[in-house]
This record gives sequence, C-alpha cells and structure tokens, in this order.
Amino acid sequence: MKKVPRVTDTEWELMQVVWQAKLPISAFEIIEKLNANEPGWHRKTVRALLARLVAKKALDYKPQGRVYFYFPLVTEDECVAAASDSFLERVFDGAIEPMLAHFVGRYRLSKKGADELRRILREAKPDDKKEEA
Amino acid sequence: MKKVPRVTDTEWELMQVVWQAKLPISAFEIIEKLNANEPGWHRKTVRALLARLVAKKALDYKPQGRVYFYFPLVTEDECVAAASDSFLERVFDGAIEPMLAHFVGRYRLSKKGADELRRILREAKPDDKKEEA
DNA sequence: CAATTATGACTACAACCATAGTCCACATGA
DNA sequence: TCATGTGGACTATGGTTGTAGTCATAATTG
Repeated sequence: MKKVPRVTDTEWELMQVVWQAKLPISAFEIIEKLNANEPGWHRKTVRALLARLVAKKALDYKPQGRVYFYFPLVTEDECVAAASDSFLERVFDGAIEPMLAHFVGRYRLSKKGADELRRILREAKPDDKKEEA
Repeated sequence: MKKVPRVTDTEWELMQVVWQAKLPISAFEIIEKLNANEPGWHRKTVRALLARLVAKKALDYKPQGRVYFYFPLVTEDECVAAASDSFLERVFDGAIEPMLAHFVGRYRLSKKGADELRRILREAKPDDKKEEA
C-alpha cells in the first residue's frame, strides 16, 4: 500500500495532463494542453505548481538540455484510490453501501448505466472473506 | 441549490458532533464528545475551529449567559451532497458509472451489501429523462 | 554581437488551516 | 476577598495553496 502524496484540486489537473501524456512531457507542452481545455493558466503558475508536485514526489523530471521533461511518480489509479479512500472515510465514515446508495439516489442512472452496474455487481462476485486491493 | 461553505476534514469532525446533537450544544460539550471518540483535542483548538465555522456560516450560536450554544446552519445532507459532487467531478470528471465501478471493484461488497445495492437499483428506477436532485 | 525571449530557481504574498497561546471579564470556592 | 479557572475575543505561528513576480542564464534572432 504505497503512500501517495496529497494532490490538491488544481494540482490534479496538471497530473491529468501528465498521466494522459504517457511519455515525459515538457512544461511548455503541459501549459499548452491545460490552456487548450480552458484558457487562463498562467505560465508561471503552472511552473510553480510543477515544482511543488516534484517537491511532493508526485512528479519527477529528466532534464534534456535546459528543458525538463516531467513524468508521474504515482499512477492515476493510485491517486484515484487514495482520493476515494479518503472521501469514503471522511464523508461516509468508511461505510460503502450508504455511499453507493447516496450516489445512486442522487444521480439517477440511465438505463444503460444501471445495467452496467448490475453487470459489474455480478462479475465482482460478492465475497465476505478478506478483501485485498 | 444552496451553496454550502467548504468544510475541511478537521472541521467536518466538529460538524458531525453538532449534527448528531440535534439540539444546540455548548463548546464544552462538543469538546467532551470529540475527546470521547479519540482524545487529543485541545480546548483552544476546538474553540478556534468553532469560531471559524461560525465565520464561514456553517454554524451559528445562541448565547445563554456567557456560554454559546451552537447549532448547524447547513444540514449533513447538504454537506454530503456538496462533498460528493466535488469528489465526483474532480476525481472521475463527473462520470458516475466509472466511479461506482471503481468502488464496487475496490471494496468488495458483502453478499448482503450487493443485494442491498441491487434493491436500490431496482427502486431508483432507471430514468433517461432530465434528472432533478 | 546585442536585444529579446524562454527556462528553471528562488521569492512574494494573501488566504486559509491546524494548532494553541494571551487577554480580559466573570464565576466560584477557599 | 482573592486566587484560580473558564468562556470567548483576539493574536501568533508555521504550514499549504493559488497565483504570479524577479533573477540569472541560455537560446534565438535581427
């Protein structure tokens, strides 16, 4: 169970770009991609955030000449799992069924979505024994 | 759609106590209850947090003599909904099915839990029309 | 080569947060 | 009555976060 650094909302958006890049990606490209989605990201801001993500070991980089190429030190799955755990714990006190009930009740699923979930339920065969992620 | 103030992890624990109290509750009692669960809450810390929660309009109070009795200005449901929305948006980009799939896969449900979820699915009849919370 | 520009390192700064201390006014028990 | 303790207001401190500026250096281009 690796300990993933705590990534904030804003930082998460940079991580998304890096994760999707699959390959080391320069700060410049990251800035491009961020602004492609929703403009307004200032170069300096992004660079400062990158430095922080490196400091907290969410990213690392390889210098190529004087340009840095960033790559993730944590996978998206790890971060999603960590965020999910913390959310579940904090808001639903770790109780998963009430949490699922909340979501199913609040965001009505489409027929397709509901069927999909039933399928998942069927495949993730119920299991009362020890669980392991 | 009421805008609920952003409540941090630590503050959330105080809110829990106040929500569960059902009635206005004094700072002293809140400190008691917090320490009943897991000791280590300093009086001064809790009082400072209470002041902040009042400042951000999550709580209010009625003075009785020189003692304040606190009560929530936002319901637990509202806060749960807000936290859920923000989590879903941030981590799963608003896509509910992948989110549910993640949880069902990660925290294997007990047979009972799975049945319960199926029941919920059946009752929350799938609906492709506009949704309304 | 000189002026401009981009890079990353370092710095700034206001919010916000967790944590707790100071201060004053009041209550209360010795 | 007076030391002591509690309540709440205000203050302090050190950390994080979002945002962006400064600086020295290096590439780029007229």
